[in-house]
Amino acid sequence: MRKILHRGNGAKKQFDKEKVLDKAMKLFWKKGYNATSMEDLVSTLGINRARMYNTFGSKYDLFEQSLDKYTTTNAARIADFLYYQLNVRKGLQLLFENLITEVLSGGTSKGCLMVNTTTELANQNPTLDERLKESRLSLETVFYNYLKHGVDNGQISPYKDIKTISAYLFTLQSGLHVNSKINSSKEELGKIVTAGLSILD
Amino acid sequence: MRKILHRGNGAKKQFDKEKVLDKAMKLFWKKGYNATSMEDLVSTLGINRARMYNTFGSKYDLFEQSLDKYTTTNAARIADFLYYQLNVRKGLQLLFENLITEVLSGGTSKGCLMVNTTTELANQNPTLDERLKESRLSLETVFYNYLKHGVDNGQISPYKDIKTISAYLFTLQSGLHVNSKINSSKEELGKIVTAGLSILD
DNA sequence: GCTGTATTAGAATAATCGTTCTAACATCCC
DNA sequence: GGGATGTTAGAACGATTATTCTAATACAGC
Repeated sequence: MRKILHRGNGAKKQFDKEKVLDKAMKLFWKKGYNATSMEDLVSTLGINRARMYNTFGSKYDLFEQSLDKYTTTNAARIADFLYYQLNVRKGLQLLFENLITEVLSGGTSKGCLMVNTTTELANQNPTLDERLKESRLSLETVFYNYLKHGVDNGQISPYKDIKTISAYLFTLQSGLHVNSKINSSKEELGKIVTAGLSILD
Repeated sequence: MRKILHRGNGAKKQFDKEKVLDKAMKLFWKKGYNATSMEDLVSTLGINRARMYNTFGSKYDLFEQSLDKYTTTNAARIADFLYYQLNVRKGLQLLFENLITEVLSGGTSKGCLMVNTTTELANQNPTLDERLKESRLSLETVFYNYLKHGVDNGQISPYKDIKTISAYLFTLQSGLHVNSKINSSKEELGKIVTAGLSILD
């Protein structure tokens, strides 16, 4: 019996593509697209230069794949977290507080790769713009579904415009990520979250 | 009688430094620090390369001066605008709506130079971090004074924590600037503003 | 017209950029 | 061992980067 066959029958390491992509993502996240050089990537990813180009294409291609991984993982994780939070207001409060804690851990904040990418690269490449827009909508939808759930079980007033509120929550989240880079007080940021979520009352 | 003397008595054009700095600011604002090359600057500023270095120092020096000009002008303009808005809620609503209109005019949004700089360059250079923090505090103070004015004349409840609200307004503003780059619907952004300002009620 | 300064266009420099190429080595299946 | 593929380190490439330098020109006051 062959093992996997039809391609690659004489290989060595067969490195873990996902792990490497993860490292790339974290580097782009930390430094931004333009400030990350191929030299940086080569020395960080742990694979050879040629391997990088063969596997991921150009620097920009690698960046797009990193961004995809980030946005997909991110939206899924948020949806997952909220799924287990039965109280909508508390759930959102916890979500944003966790976001702050995470982003502040490890000394300095990297913010959010999607926010960073938006401010650095939006309106330059239609394909990327489309991706960013989709990511935004996908996150807004997560918020919307959660709010809808809150309306359905009476936790949120049915008179609230939850479509707008979900867009607002995305905006608030973006602002918090920016703010976390120049305001490292967890307490202050926490108060901002509480204030920002009071629109649900 | 000499004219200005003690330096430069045999000159030609004596170019307008402020105008040139303004052009540099706009270019950095549009493209970001790393993506703006000296070549770009030379062809945009309308002055010679050597002149640029003599007058402003390095590329980074020029950037810092551009950022200073931006933040100073920005805070002053906002304070000035609010000064004439007697109704606090309406004043803030108008301020944010104007911000959106401005930022969306001219096709694609440049966002906010301070927000863009924060996501691109924060936590890399202590001096710059200090500047960014100061700019944030200066803007928050503008909001605070305006809110205080609202509390004093009974437009805002004295039970509101206006210190936190001013930090929140800064966060909201940052988020709107990010959002404006990937959501060009003036209507949607306007609704977000209305929702975001409802915390004042 | 001379002197001193402001200003210019553009060459020169050294470093770094993203990308491709080369040559060697490792590992698997036959 | 032979052959194919995966992987490597690092040289090589041409383009671009930020910065400095050179040589020439423009104009003010004397």
